[in-house]
Amino acid sequence: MNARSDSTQWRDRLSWAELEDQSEILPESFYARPAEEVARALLGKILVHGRLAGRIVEVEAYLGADDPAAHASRGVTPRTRVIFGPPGRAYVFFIYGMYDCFNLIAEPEGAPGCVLIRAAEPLCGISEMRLRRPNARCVEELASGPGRLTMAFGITRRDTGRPVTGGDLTVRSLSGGASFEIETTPRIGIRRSAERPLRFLIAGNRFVSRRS
DNA sequence: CAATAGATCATCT
DNA sequence: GATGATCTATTGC
Repeated sequence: MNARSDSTQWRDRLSWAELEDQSEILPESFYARPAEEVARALLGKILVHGRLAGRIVEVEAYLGADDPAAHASRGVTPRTRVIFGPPGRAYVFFIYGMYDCFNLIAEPEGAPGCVLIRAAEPLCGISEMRLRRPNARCVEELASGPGRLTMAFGITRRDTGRPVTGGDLTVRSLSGGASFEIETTPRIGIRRSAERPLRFLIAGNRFVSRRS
């Protein structure tokens, strides 16, 4: 029986009760440091929206004025205002006329910086994610990419500005996670500053996005 | 399997 | 008026 026809692959990896019991919401102070540091620290953490949960396996850091690839590099605009605001908030932007991309604000209030969440390993609520991602042919395809992830988790531009330190949308640390190595590469799909090593992923993980 | 075109719109020039 | 932190279907080898 191959992976595609094996229905057991669609089963949740973790029960909601177990997640509630063994995880803690990351506080605002977790995000109030350099974006690059926050990006690395977010790997292995759990993104939770409603009853959906997934382990973050791939991220990218976007900085400020000295990072032309970052939206915040040109200063405060209506769109980028939130990036200069308090840490631990969501920044969701719309791109290519079709997709939303989910970021977490880093750095203390007043300083720009954020982390793009590029991929997650689904843990809870997989059947609901599947409904939101009818094109996914296996669990690995549910949230392996920035656009895929927001579709699977039901995150939209309307979530911009929302704190992830409480309520419906949170990021948590789960106790007892296996250790892993962090792989560093250039960021994907950008033109300016394309060479900077600001993409971080869990080495060897099957749930990271494809292309480079 | 790899390459590429098309979809489609908010944001900034 | 051009561009872009993407995904998918289709084409071609």
